[in-house]
Amino acid sequence: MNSLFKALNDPTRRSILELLREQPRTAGEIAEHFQFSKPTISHHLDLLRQADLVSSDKQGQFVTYTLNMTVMDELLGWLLQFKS
Amino acid sequence: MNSLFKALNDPTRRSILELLREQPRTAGEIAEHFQFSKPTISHHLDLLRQADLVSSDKQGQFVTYTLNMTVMDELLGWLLQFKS
DNA sequence: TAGTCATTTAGACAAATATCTAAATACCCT
DNA sequence: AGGGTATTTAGATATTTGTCTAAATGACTA
Repeated sequence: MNSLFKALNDPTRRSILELLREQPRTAGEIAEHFQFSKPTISHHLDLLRQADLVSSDKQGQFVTYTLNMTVMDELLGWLLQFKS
Repeated sequence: MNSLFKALNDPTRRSILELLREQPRTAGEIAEHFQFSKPTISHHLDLLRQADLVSSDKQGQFVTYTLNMTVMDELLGWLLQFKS
């Protein structure tokens, strides 16, 4: 739960999740959408992976990142505890 | 949205929310549940208030904190955007 | 009015975080 | 093998964060 909230506590990382909502993308494609350096984006992707919010798959030189919804469901459960 | 995720990104603050889920409590009652100093808890309560996750009401010397669900609903909406 | 209690404010400090540049790694192609 | 491309790792730095103690504020009570 800690790594999840930590990962979500950054606007760039939340934007990345919204990008991946549409479709999987490579690290480079993701980086193109932001003004930060590639190492910075790589670091954000690492935190998202640590939180299990995304998974990564290496194909040749490219690394494709995919949104992983299962952890979001956990957050949803935590939230719903307040709705009663 | 920033202040919301920021507020949620701390286990103590999330515990405070869970405490308040049961019933409103004064700052002192909340502080009793933790090992941190009262100023530290006061600071956490301040961040929760900034995120509009709680509201505070001063009655005499006591300040009662109450959970505020409306912002949680906003988070819920953000989450549900991924479920489709 | 003085003393006490509840809470917050102020200021300090160590740890965590977001960012960068430079370098390393890994893969592809000729 | 060598050069180019994609990505990550390493290391540095400024900012933010969580915590503390000491002091201030505000309210009750004798």
